[in-house]
Amino acid sequence: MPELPEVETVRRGLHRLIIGRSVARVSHDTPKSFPNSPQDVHSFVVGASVTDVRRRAKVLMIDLSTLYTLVVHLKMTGQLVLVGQTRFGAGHPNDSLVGSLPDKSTRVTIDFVDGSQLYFNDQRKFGWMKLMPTDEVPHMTFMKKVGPEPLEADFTSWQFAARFTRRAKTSIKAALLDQTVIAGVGNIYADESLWGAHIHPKRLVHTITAAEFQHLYTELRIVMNLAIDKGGSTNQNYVNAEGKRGSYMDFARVFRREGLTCPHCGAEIIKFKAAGRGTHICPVCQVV
DNA sequence: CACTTGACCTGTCCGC
DNA sequence: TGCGGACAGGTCAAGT
Repeated sequence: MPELPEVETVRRGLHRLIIGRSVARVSHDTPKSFPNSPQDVHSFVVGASVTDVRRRAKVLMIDLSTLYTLVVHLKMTGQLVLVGQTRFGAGHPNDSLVGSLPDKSTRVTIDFVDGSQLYFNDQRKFGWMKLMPTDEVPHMTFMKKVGPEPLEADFTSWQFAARFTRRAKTSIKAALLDQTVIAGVGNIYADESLWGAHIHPKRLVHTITAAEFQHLYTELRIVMNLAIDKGGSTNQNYVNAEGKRGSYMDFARVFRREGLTCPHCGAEIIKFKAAGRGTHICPVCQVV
């Protein structure tokens, strides 16, 4: 569920909260969630301080002063939550979605010297946190294959359309979800942007016109920028670095709104399966 | 190579 | 109340 806007929201929170903090101790459970050896953790994490928090696509990178990086993918149910002096510093306590930590979903706990803790929680264990030298991160298979960042200032609608030519015979929704085409798009913002561009998700890529690609490019950027502004979408259990919900779902036009009316034409929103995912459209505004 | 499907997990919800 | 099954969705391996 965490897509580009949610991961970016976590990045901004962590960037504000943990840079400069020094690691006192690390504990973790399964190799699946954290595959590195205790020796590596002791050598390159304990005693290190956080120097930067970066994002590429849906992947977070916590850079350490040892020139090692904790690379994190939240997949569907991952959370990175800091508990410490600043946790209740802002916002309303009712915004919080997490109880006391650690809990049964906690996979990794990083204790900082100042007494705060960073928890990596992941109910379904699809996510992971990996330690590797910072200069090796760009050489990960994922990093080499992933497409361009859709919100970068120099990313044009021409480049956007050109990325899809390789996937001419698949559906536009499957292509949007393909991380090697465009980085960071997931199920929520695929549905929202396709609604905004009046494109049916099952349309084949080669039938999409240049004007429609232009429209989709614009809608995708509008929707993702709005979602970042709203702190992301909390559909199930996404929370930011302070354990708080995002509010984009209050602004969603079709996602998870089956049976409600289309904000554009008033028709009833329907749900079906496309590209293997639950898919929401207005059957009047979006036709095959 | 392009494309689709199933596997990875756990919790929740729905019908019986 | 319990119980089985569908569903949630990001990515990769394995299939056609």
